[in-house]
Amino acid sequence: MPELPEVESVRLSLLPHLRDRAVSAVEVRRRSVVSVTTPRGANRRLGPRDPDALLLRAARLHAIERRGKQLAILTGHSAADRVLVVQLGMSGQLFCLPPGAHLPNPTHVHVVWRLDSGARLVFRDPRRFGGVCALPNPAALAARWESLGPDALTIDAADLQPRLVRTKRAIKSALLDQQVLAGVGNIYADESLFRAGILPTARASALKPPAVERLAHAIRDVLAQAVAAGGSSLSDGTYVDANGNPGNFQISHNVYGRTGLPCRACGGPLRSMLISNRTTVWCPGCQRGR
DNA sequence: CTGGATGCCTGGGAGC
DNA sequence: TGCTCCCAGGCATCCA
Repeated sequence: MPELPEVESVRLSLLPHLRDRAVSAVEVRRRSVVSVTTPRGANRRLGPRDPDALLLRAARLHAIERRGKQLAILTGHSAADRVLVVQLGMSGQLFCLPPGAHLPNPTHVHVVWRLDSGARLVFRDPRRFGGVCALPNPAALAARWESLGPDALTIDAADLQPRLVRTKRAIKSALLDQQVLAGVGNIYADESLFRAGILPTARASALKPPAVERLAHAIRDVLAQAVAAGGSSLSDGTYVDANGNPGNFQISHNVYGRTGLPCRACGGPLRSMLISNRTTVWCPGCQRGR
């Protein structure tokens, strides 16, 4: 399940394939996964008559940026340069096929971009929680990303504290809220709280400054280590980078997916509960309120 | 306004 | 073995 480290791994592995390449053709196999943001900021589904240019046909790819779990493919910085936002959702994959290679798993492939290098960029998403959004220009991207919280990879206590003070929710719920902090999902929320020694049920607004400091540090650390490991690939096998390679941070998980197993720190059994309908795993011995 | 619940969607695993 | 059921979860949307 792509969270920030997986999305960043996709971005880094995609970059050499896309940089300065032009898009020669676009094939949309399932329009329902593609939305279009109008210059006025309204959103609609891609229509059958919409030109391929919305999905960057004939454009030259310039850069790939990331905020939280969202990727943006930029075609330049001028006010007329289109942008494509890709959200991987639960099971989304964005990968590159070398020239002449056949599509290894054609089911659930929704969009294919042919590049002037002969390579193809593929968006595949079995569960369809992800999608592609065509934006008219960089300003529309800025507007879209304005609603996201700061990127979790570089979060510090000074940014995090005022955002937590505002909400009485459980800290676990607050961490999953992309408007509070962008990039953390269920795996890295649990891993971060474990590292910081904070109970997932603790009220966000009740965390004392030292706890917020530990938490910000834990989030940055765990995300950076996960990026370095190429992300987490689970047994469902959906997460791979742009070259089709899985990550290996899952072997370093301390709590996620380890309900009932002994804590790697204190040896006590890990427990799980539902918070905001998300399975939450924690160590009663190592994690305390505040 | 806040925050909880729900639905979307498929594949994989458990249980029978 | 094959069938059914349940679960995974990001995010939009609805509701109290």
